[in-house]
Amino acid sequence: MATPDTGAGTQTPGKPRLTREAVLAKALEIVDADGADSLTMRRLGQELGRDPMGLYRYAENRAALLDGVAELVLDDLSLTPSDPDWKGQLRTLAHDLRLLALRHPNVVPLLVTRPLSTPLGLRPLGTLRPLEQILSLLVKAGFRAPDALHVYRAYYGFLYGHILNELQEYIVDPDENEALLRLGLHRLPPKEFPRLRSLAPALVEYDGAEELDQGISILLAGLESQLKRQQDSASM
Amino acid sequence: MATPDTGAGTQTPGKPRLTREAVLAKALEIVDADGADSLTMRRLGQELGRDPMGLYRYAENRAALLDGVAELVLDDLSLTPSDPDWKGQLRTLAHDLRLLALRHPNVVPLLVTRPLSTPLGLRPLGTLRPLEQILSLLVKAGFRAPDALHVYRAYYGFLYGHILNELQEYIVDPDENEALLRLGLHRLPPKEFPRLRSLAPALVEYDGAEELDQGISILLAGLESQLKRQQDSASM
DNA sequence: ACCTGAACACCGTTCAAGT
DNA sequence: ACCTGAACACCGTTCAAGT
Repeated sequence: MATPDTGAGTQTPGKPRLTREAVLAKALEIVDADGADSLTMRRLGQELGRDPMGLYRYAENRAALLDGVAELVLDDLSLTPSDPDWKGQLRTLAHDLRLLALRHPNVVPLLVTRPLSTPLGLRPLGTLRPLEQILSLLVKAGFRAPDALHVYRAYYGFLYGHILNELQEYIVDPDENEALLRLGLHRLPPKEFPRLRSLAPALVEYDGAEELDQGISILLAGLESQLKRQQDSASM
Repeated sequence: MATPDTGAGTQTPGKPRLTREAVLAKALEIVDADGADSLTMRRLGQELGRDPMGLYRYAENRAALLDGVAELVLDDLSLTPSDPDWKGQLRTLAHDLRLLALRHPNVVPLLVTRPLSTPLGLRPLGTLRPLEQILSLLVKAGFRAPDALHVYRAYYGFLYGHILNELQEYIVDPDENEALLRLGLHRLPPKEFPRLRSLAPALVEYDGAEELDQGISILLAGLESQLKRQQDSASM
């Protein structure tokens, strides 16, 4: 026949065919362990027990691999756009994303940086899904579509800003945290940095979840009053 | 004598001694032109007409060079902590930082990412100066020091979030913008991305300055009511 | 003491050579 | 048609050799 053996039997034992999922999962493992810079084609190939060149079957290049890792992590996020309690949804989504960032701190730079080099329309679908869902949630809550976009921007901007802030103050070992911080702040010239130096205790007691929650509250209050104004003016 | 010629005459013509400032200025030039990945020791050395190894006199390593570039850009920022109109100061600082980001889009990933790998106390002084000044501004405005820290976080988080948002939607060539956007959005599966697809026109009309200003207004309103509550409860 | 550049241990990616 | 790996054109950084 014209169709030859499809090759099911030609695989070397111990080398089941790779999948894109398996490749990305291992890539995420490397990023989590050693940071995005450590994710090289050669190392990924080695940890998968394959020729590094074979990876080009699963990602066009290294940049696409990094995008894939970001997408994989965002897949853990979910919200229910049909929930009428839109503020509650936004609040829990914020906390979900925060926890995800704390679980994968080395991925955050990818989340924040990769989209800067890809026009919105060309991003991986996985990274656009939260945007679509939030828009859907807001439209169902009564926002007109263009306003939903503004709200999304304010919300997501605030959320990512908070996460970056928190990770910047976060130090891996909590025991070392206080000592290291004092040490570092002590280095600052007292005349030039009086406030910052005196805030060492407050910096140590940082509670990210609480801080995020308060910020979200401020934002939601502002947004709700905006929604009310909009509905009032529409019903006149 | 024991002190020999200090070497002022030994320089090859056309090779005046480099300064850290000159090195960083050229580094910024490269980042602005081609992105942070293109800033290599070898290329920087070549564009300065020097042996790349000589650069290690001005920066400990490549990472320190990137920190230096971030610091250099932030030096353009200034605010007057003594101004009693703290809300006005925060608002103009926000716009200043936004314009700076639009002028140096390739530096933004550095601004956002580099601090993640350095504990707060160990950052370059230049990147801590805005923090100190904002704290000073807020304390003079009546916030207690620990609250000033919370306000700073909310403010700076929101600001950076906005800038990241705006740059993600920003496309270099405005003429190409609309076409490219439509093209990109058209690629999305209609059933899965109905809202996003329908928002193409709104996405094209994005006005970053206006969006930032509204966000700041929401935030400042929330913050001022917080300040009021605090002062009321203190005077009881 | 300072400067220079060879050398080392890596990179991503292309592409010719095998099967 | 697929897979493999040699080869190319780069990296950052160390350190020995020069002055």
